[in-house]
Amino acid sequence: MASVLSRRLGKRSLLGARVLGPTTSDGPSGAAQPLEPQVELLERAAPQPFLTYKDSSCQEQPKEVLKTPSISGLQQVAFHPGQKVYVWYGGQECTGLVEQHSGAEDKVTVWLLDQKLQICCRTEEVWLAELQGSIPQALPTEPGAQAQAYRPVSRNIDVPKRKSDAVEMDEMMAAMVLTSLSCSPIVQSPPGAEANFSASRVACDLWKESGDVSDSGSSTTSGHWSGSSGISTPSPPHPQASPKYLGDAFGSPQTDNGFETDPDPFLLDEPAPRKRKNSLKVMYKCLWPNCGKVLRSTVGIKRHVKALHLGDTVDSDQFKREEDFYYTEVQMKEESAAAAAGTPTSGTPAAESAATPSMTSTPLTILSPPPPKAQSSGPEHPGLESYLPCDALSKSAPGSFWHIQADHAYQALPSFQIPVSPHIYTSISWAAAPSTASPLSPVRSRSLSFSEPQQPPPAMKPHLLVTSPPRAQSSARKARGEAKKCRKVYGIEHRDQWCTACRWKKACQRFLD
DNA sequence: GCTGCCGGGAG
DNA sequence: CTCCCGGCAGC
Repeated sequence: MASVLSRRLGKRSLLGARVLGPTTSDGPSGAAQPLEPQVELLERAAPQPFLTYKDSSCQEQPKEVLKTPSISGLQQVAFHPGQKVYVWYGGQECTGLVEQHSGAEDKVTVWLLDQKLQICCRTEEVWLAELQGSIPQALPTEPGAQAQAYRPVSRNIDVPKRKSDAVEMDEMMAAMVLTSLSCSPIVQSPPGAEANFSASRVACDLWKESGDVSDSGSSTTSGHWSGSSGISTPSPPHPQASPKYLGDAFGSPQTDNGFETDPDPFLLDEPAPRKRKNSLKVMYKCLWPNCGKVLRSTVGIKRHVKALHLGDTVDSDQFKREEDFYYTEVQMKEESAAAAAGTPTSGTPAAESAATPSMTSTPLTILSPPPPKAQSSGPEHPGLESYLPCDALSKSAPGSFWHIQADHAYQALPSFQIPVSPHIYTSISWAAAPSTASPLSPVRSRSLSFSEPQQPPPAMKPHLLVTSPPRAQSSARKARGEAKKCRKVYGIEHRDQWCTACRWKKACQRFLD
């Protein structure tokens, strides 16, 4: 008993440990991972909290946050009167001329051309116009509109000062935050869900890996995980939550087709969402040869690809995913986008045009939100392969697992280990014993049973023997069971392995007839 | 004789 | 209750 308990506890704790362990380090697939370092970075790189900008004479903080880092060194040195610079003022980036640069106070007086104003700000809040070009992703070619496009975004996000070595983390972080904050409405819910799902997936993977599954009880972990653990327990991970999203999110990473790798595009995309806020509109361009159709929504573009190029094969798994690879995210100015929207086609409500992307055309598809329920297929899609089996596992394996445990609860079985699929075991033992050995050779069956001692799953009836229903015997005595009983299985020598009933000469509880 | 297990007794 | 065992009956 105690041993059983301890075994159980052991399993549980072990499982918990495994689930938890990777959770923190591995994180919900990249969600947590960047977070931790991020915090560090924040503390290290920005010793002064972001709030401190309040005491700044001007209110141009955000940009500083974004820009300064990479070039602060440069610009801190040189601000000459008359120099053209950009500052963040009144919610937008403004062009201005340097009036005066007080190196001692680290202040720069700037004459704003647009506002006809003179303002004073800290040097790191001002950046040289020439430098704009040198800042790859963040810097708009056209200061005005595009700067606006992303600055407001950055405003909402605490993007820490960048250190060269921190760029990766930053981008990851920023990408994630941005995904959740801005972008198309469809994308908005997912991030949370995604985190959860990936989390659950991790959990599942872990389970798979360990070949063991805990019962729901063990799944009480931290808040973040509780959701996923809820999911990952017997019940399937709510596929309906956002099926397609799942498909996309999980699908890509594990594609072995060598298509796209999820995380990378995600990172690469980072700069894009930042700028997209106002004047830039994200469109999706069909990459199919000679097509170049541009649609406004992923749904649209997917539908387009599917319908026109892939042939709408009733969202077969394959196509369902392929379509993702036939379009790309494109950013264009609002106006052109709007103009483009004027020419709808092929039933898609979205806009279509050969609009000229004014900005980046991200090489890979962005993590695109699933088209609404329409595609019921979401859940069954490839991306879900991973968690489906996992789910299956969590359902079947644990089920039998506990079942067995329950039935063996009263026994002390030294090396109690349930293989991933007890059924294999059991079917073997069941098949072997009754069919091969003559029922009268206890020795043989015994040795056999010892090789794989405790596996006969109680609930499983021996399929080889069909017992005719016992005719009502004179006495109510139960017809003799045909199945193996503990005594037969374990032998008298190992009576301690019998089920209690057997030990007490009662009807066997383990091998029910 | 071996086995499964009912019925009953002891603690 | 749990644990044990006498004893019956099927094989």
